[in-house]
Amino acid sequence: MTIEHVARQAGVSIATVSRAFNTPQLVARDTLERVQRTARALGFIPNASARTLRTQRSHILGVVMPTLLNPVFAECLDGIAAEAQSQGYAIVPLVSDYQVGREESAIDRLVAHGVDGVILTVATAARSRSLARLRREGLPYVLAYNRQPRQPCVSVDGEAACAEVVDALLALGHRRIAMVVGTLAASDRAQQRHRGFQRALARAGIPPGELIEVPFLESATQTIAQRLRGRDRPSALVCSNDLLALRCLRAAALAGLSVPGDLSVIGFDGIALGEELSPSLATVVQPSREIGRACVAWLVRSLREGSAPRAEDSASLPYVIRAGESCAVSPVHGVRRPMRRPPSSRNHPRRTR
Amino acid sequence: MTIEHVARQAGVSIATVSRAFNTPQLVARDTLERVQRTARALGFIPNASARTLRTQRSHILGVVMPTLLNPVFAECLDGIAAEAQSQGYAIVPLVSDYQVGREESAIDRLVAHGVDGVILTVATAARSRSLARLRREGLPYVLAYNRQPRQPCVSVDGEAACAEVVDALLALGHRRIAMVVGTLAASDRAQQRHRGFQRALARAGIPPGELIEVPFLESATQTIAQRLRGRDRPSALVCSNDLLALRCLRAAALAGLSVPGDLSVIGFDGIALGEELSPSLATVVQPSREIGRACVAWLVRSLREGSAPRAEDSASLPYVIRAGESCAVSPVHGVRRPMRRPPSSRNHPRRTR
DNA sequence: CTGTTAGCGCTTTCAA
DNA sequence: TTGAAAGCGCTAACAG
Repeated sequence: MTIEHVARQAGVSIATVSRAFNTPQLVARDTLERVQRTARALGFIPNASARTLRTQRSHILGVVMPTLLNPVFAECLDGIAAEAQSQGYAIVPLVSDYQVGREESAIDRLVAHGVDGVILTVATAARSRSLARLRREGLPYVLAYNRQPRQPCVSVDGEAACAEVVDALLALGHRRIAMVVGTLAASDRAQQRHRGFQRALARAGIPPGELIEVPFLESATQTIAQRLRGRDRPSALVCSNDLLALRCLRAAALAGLSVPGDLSVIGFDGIALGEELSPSLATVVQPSREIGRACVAWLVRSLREGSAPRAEDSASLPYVIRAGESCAVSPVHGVRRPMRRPPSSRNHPRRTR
Repeated sequence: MTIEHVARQAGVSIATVSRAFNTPQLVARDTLERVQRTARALGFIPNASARTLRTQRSHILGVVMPTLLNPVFAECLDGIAAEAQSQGYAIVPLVSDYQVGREESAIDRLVAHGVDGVILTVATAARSRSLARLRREGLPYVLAYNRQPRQPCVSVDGEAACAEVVDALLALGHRRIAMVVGTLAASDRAQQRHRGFQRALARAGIPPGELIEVPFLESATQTIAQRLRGRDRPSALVCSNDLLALRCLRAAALAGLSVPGDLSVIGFDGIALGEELSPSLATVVQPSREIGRACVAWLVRSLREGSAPRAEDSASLPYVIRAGESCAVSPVHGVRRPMRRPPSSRNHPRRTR
C-alpha cells in the first residue's frame, strides 16, 4: 500500500497524492476529495521512514529520564507522551538509572534513531557531557527539572521552595530541623534544595541544619530510623523527594515515633500517592505533568521555527506547598495540631499562602 | 555523514561499508578494520530511516498501556525498556487511559510509525478491535497482563491468586470478606480476580462475597469509608489492585478503623511502594518488570524467526503472596498478630496505633 | 493545478 | 572478496 497504488487508483500522479496529504490547499477541490476517498478506501498509511528519509525529520522526540520507578518521572513522562501525541510526535524514552554513563549512551542511541529533539533530566546539568554531545550533534533539547542558567530548562525553583518550607517549619516552632537527601553529589536538584534549606536557617539566625545523606536506597529506612532513635533527634525532616519522605514516615514508625506528634515530615515532588496516605504527606508539589507538557510544547515550537530552545527562554513553573497530616506544630510547643487542615474527608489540595 | 563519506575515505565502495556493518564475516579482515577505523574516526552513525526503508524493519516496538500513573505499568514499562534496549530495539509507548477508543487510535499511530511489533495491555482481550486490527495489519503482538486462551499473553493467574488470598483470609478466621474493584466491566483482569475470589468462598461453603465497585477514582476513598462505617462492615478487603488498596487503607483511617486491628486489607500488583508504608501492604506480587522483559524477549524472538507469537506459547509467570502488616487474624478471633512474619527489621518495629 | 523527476541513505542481488 | 546498480516510498523542485 503505497502512494503509487493510491495514485493509480485515483487516476492522478503520485505527486498529487503527496500534495493531498501535505499541502491540500494546493490541490483542486474535487481532485483532493477523490484522492482522500481512495486513500481511505485502500487503507493507505504513508510510510514514515520514507518520509523521514526524504525530509530529514523523524517526528520523534527522544526522552531520557533517571527512572520510571519514581512516580515523579512517570508523571512527567505521561505529560510528555500526551503533549507529544497531540502535536503529532512519537517519543522514544530511555532510562539512565541515575548513571552519567547511561545518560551518554542513551544520547548515542537517540542520535542513531534520528530523533528530532530530546527532552531529558540529567544528574548534573552543569558540565554534562551528554548536553555537550547534543549540542555538537546539533540536536535541540530541553531539560526537565534541571535548573541551570546556561541551559534551556523547564523547572521549579527548588531552592526557594525549600527555603519556604523551612520558614513554615520555623513558624510552627520547629528548631531542630534536618534535611534528608539521597546522594547529594548525584543530583544538582538535591544540591539546590539543600542550599535553600540552609539559606533559610541562616537567615533565621539558626546554626546550619543537619544533613542526613542516605546513599543506598534499600537501607535508607534503617539508617533514618537509627538516627531517629537518638536522644537529639530532629523534630522535623525536610526530604529532598517524596520517596525519601515515605521512607522517613516508615522509619518514624519503626523508631516508635508518631507523625506528626513526635516528628514532622515534609517531602518534595508531590507524587499523587502522597495524598492517599495516612498521615497524608505534606510536600512541595511540582507540576510534573505540566513540566513534561511544557518541555514538549517548547521543543516542538522551536523545531517548527527551525531554531533550538534558548536558555534565556527557560520556564520556571510555580510550585505549591501542600499541607498534609505529616506536618504539624513542633512537639516542644505542646499543642499538636496539623500544619493546616485536619484530616479532611473532602481532600482537596489546598494552596498554602 | 553517510556511508558514502566513509567509503570514499576508506577507499572502498559503499557496498563494502554496508557489509562491514551488517555482515562483517563477508569482508576481508584488513578491509574490515580499515572501514571500522575510518567510520569511528568520522563519527559515522548509520541512518535508521534509510535502513528501515530498505529493509522494511524499523527495530521499533510499540507499547500500549492504560496509564503510567499506576506504578504497576510504570514498572512493566521499565522492564520493557530495559529488555528492548539490550535487544537493540527502541520503544514507542502510548497511553490509552483505559479507554477502548484510545487503544484503537494508539494502534493506528503505531502502524503509521511502522513499528515491527506491539506489546499491549487492553481493557478486555476477548473481542478487542485493537487486536483484530493488529492481526489484519499483520503486526505481531504480545499481551501483557491480559490472559486469554486464544491470545499470546504474558500474565499471572489472577484468578488462582485471588482464590489463594481468600483461602488465607479464611484461615485467619475472616468470614466477612469483601472485594473492592474499579469498574469491573472495564477490565478483564479485575473480572478474573473477582471470579477467583467468589470461587474460593463458594468452595468454602460461604455465601457470595460482597463486591464494592468504585468507578470514580477520586471519590473512591469516600465511598469505601462510607461502607466501612456500616455496622455490618467486612473484616477483610481484597482489592483488585494496590492503588485501590491504598485508598482502602486511607478509608479505614477516615472511618476510624485500625488496620489490621479492625480491618485487614490485601492488594494486588505488588507495587514497590507498598512495602514502604506503615502498615506495609499485604499483596499479590506480580513480577511486573519480568512481565515486560518477557514480552519483549518473546516478541523479538518471533520477529527474528519471522513468525508471530502464538497463543499456545503464552507464559504464565509465578505470583507471590506477600505478607504485610495490613493483614492479620480476624478481630473476632481476638488474637491480633500479623499474617505471616513481623516487619522485617532487627529492632522489632511496632505500628503506632 | 498537475505531472515528471531526482534523489534522501541504505541494503542486496548480480557480476566480476 | 569487492563493486555497480537497482530500488525501498516519499517529497520538492521544476515545468507545463
